[in-house]
Amino acid sequence: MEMMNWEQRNLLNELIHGLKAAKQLQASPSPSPSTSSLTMEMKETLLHNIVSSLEKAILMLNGSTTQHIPTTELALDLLANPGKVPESPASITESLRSEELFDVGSKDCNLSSKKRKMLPKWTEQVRISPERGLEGPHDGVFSWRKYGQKDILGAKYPRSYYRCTFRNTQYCWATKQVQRSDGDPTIFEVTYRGTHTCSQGIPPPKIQETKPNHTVAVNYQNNVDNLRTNLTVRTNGLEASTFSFPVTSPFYTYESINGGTLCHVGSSAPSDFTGLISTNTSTGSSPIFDVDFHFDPTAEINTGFPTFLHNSI
DNA sequence: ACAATTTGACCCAA
DNA sequence: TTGGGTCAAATTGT
Repeated sequence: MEMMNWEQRNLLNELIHGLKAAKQLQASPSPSPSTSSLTMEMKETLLHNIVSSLEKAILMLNGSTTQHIPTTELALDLLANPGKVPESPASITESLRSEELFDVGSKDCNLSSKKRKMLPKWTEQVRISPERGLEGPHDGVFSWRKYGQKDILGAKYPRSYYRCTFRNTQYCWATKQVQRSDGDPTIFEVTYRGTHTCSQGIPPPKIQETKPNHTVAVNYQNNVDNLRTNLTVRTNGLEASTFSFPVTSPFYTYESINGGTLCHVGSSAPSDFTGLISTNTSTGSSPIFDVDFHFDPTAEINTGFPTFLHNSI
C-alpha cells in the first residue's frame, strides 16, 4: 500500500467500494420483492453506489483520454432488464465506444432524450424554519450551478434547475431540481437525477493551488465501511462566499486548526446541510426565497458524514 | 477577468 | 400545441 501513489489508492478505494456494494447486492437473494431482505430502494441505492464507484474509477483511469465508458448506461440497462444478460461482449464493446454520455462537444450531448430518463432519480424534502434552521438531508460537499428556472403550471413557486458545477470539466451529469411546496412554503422538494461522478470530495490530481484561502482540505471518512480515508479535497470556495445561512447552522462545530477550521459535520444528525437563502426579486410575484440546498445522496446510506478542514475566508 | 446567476428562447415528449 | 427541461446571451457578483 505504501508503494501506491495517491491516485492509485483512490482508484483502489473506489473499486473496493463498488465491489462491496455489488457483493451486498449479490448476497441478497430476491425471489420476490416481499421476501427479499433488501428493499427495492436499498437495492437501487446499492446499485447507485456501484455505478458511482465504477464511474469514478473509470474516470480516474480514463479521464484524460477521449475514450470514455458509459457505465451508467450499462448498469441502468441492467436495472431496467434485471433478467437479461447484456448481449455479447462485442456489443458491449460497441456501446462502450460511444461518446454519448461524455462528449460535451456535441450540441445536445444525447443525454437529453431517453438517456436522461434512465438516470437514477430520487426526491428529498427539506424544511426551512427561522427557529430550527434547515432540516432534512442535504449535501455540504457537492456544489451546484443553477442553469434555469421555470414557472410550473399550477405551482405557486417557480422550479429551479441545477447541475453539477463540474459538468464540463469532469463530465459529471448529476442534476437537481428544487421546488418549493405549495402547501407548506417552508418545505422544498429537491429532486436529484444522476449520481455524482466528479471528484468533489476527491481532489483533482496535479492541479496547482491558486487560491489557498479558498481551498478546503477534507478528511473524508465513510463511517459505514471506512473505505475512503484521508482524501484531500479542494472545493471552489464558493459555498462560503456565495452561500450563507439565515441562521447559524446548528449542525456544524468548528475548531481552529493550522489557520484553518476543522468542521465536524453532523455525527449526531445525518441531516445537516449547507444552503443559501436569497431574496428573489426577479419575478413579478411576491418576494420569495429561493433555497439552494447542497445534499449528498449518500448521506442517507452512510450513517455518518465527513469531517473536513475548512479554511475560513 | 473570471465565474455564477438570470431569464427569454429553444427543444422535444406527451 | 403545451408544458417541462435546457441552453446561452446578458447581467451580476467576486
